[in-house]
Amino acid sequence: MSCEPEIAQAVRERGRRLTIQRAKILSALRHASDHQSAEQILERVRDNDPHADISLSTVYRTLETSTDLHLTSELRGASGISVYEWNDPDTTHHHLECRGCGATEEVDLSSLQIAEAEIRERAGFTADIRHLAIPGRCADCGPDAAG
Amino acid sequence: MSCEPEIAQAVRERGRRLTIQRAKILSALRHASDHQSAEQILERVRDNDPHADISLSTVYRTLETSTDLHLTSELRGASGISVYEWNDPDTTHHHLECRGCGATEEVDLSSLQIAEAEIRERAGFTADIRHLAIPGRCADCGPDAAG
DNA sequence: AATGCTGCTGCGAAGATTTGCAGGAGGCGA
DNA sequence: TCGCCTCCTGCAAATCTTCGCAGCAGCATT
Repeated sequence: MSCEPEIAQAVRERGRRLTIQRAKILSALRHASDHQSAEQILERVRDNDPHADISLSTVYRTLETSTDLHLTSELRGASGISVYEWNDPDTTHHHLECRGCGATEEVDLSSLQIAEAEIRERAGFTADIRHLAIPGRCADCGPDAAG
Repeated sequence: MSCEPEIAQAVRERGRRLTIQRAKILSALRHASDHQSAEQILERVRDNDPHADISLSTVYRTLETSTDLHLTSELRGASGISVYEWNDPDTTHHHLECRGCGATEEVDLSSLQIAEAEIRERAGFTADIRHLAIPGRCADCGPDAAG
């Protein structure tokens, strides 16, 4: 995989060690087309390399670390299962989660950059609004009565 | 508690049954000054009424239901423990979660209403942006280098 | 290439949340 | 007020995620 040096650099640049486990986990997520659960990522690692024997704990810890490093994003949706995705630095998008049917769709929202500025100004807080899970109801389900 | 009839009405109005458990759980959360974990809510219920014998499952299920009903909000923060709070219909606020020290602060953000409109227009999705958990770094911890 | 510091991993257990099932109770209609 | 239909609850097990600890392995330095 040609992007491994890139991952290696990104990890080391930020003062963390590049271990075999991290390389494989991040590479697997990097090449996934969409968000993946911890278990799915582990499956992918094993598919890529049947010799790989990585524990699920390490997958969780790697994902936590790489999210701190802004390499990946974690989404704790309503489903109860966290999913993770690789961060494309050039693209931000947000996840709309329908409470009716559970479907998710992605959307790019320029107005959230305004919110980042507002937060910095009002609270002195540097917000990282790149991957939000936004609840609501999709067009098919229609707005609900409550609220 | 004078607000119990109000809770009762809110639950029944939305086509759900008002059970003793729901009344006690929602009343406990309603009178809490800030967000509470499921376990904390159960403790409060027991403090209010030592005879109350409610299971933790019921607390979780009640909170899920009341969140669907927009009576409460659930926040799945980075801590790994979900917290819940009563929805004041007149106030919306969002939670800023510092990745450095773990502190959370609340902020009112008018710009997110713009985002709601943008989402409706672009995706036909009715977003419910009332209680978002927004990650970032607080003023004390300062912006980090990565990203 | 060898050494040492310290972060990282695997394992197992603990903690948090969800789920299946059988029985109990809320609220509508008679 | 009585009965019935469902929804709701409690329990226990399953599932998802985190944590503590002892040993291994990056990588900076020699």
